[in-house]
Amino acid sequence: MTGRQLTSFEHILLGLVCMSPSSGYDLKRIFAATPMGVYQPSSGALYPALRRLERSGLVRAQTSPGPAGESARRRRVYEPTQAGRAAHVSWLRIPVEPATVSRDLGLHLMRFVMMEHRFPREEVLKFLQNLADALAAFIAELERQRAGSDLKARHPGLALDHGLAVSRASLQWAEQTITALSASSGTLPFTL
Amino acid sequence: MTGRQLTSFEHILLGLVCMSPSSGYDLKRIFAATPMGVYQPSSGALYPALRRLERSGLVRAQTSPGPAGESARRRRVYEPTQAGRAAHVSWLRIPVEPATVSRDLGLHLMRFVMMEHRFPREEVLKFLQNLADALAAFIAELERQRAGSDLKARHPGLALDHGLAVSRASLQWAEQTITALSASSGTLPFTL
DNA sequence: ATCCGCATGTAACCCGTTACATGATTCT
DNA sequence: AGAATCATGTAACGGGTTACATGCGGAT
Repeated sequence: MTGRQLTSFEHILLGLVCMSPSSGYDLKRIFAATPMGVYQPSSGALYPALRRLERSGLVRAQTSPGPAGESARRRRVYEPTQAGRAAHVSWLRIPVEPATVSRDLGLHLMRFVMMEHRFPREEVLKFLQNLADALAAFIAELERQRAGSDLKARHPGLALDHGLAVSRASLQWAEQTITALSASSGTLPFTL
Repeated sequence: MTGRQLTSFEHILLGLVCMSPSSGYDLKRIFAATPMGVYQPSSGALYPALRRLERSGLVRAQTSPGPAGESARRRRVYEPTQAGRAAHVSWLRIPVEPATVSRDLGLHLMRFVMMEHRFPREEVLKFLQNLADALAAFIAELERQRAGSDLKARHPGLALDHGLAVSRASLQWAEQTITALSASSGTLPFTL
């Protein structure tokens, strides 16, 4: 169908376009303004990636229906196709792998954000539980490594402690968020 | 002199070679075995990188002085040159940038590990304080963003809370490590 | 009239991944 | 002898960074 599988960057772009149709420049500003501004995509990465998504049939572009009362400035506004929305939802549903949960934490957080208003609360909670389980497994693995390490050098052990500390913080966040979302009035407003 | 500046990967390889002369295969095993095994360099990345370091005059290779009583197997054992050691120490001394501290945390941790037995305790403590300050600034920036965010959507705010939680854990680790290293008998054995 | 911001794009370069190739040595 | 491991390397491919190019629109 769509050919090869997408890169993380392409998945994120597709997700942003699914959240609201945007031009390349819009996406640039989104990256600059939002908390994920740690990564600033260059033009040489952004525009070719959008073209790839277009060639794959996941997004389509409409030329220059300006943002508001703007006159016809040359801009390509991308919006998802049916296949694009399907691919995006499939990406959101990919389970969290314990082996790579640490490396991909940023990706998972981004997926969590994009699940809002698209997935029912139940499925979001399932995702968070999956994330929490993967983090717990990763933490157990780190603890196993710390136990079996020689104490000749201190710094490696201390660095391992750092990994443990931040992983435990992530796990705690996941558990707290599960509680918070469970308690919130989602589909049951004012049911006591 | 050495030409262009090194990539992070090359700096790490150089640091490992500075810690103990190693062949490419040795380095592969180090990546596989140690806690930094989250990243597994491929042959196509590892060997060219070592060649680049060699061409830059930062490391030199000796052919096949086997690890112990091994017979002459074809292996290229790399060791740092004077310029290599200097470049490595310069890399260890690069200050922590608050703007990129989150993205580069892994690098900083690796630098911390490689400082052991090379830097006096005083300088390690200075590095950790620099790291803590940068983390504090980053946390303040996140808090500022959270305060100025609209509450229409919950998930972005929750994702921001995750960033705050892990950053605070990092900061706490840095402070605790400062305390632990300060209290330890470093250059003053049995003074009291 | 000019400069700045909007908006998209291209080309050279570098580097990592994947996959394959090669040969020597040790194990069974 | 054959298989697995040690050990190094290369080629195709993809994609990101940097830097440059281009043109339009609004502001001074």
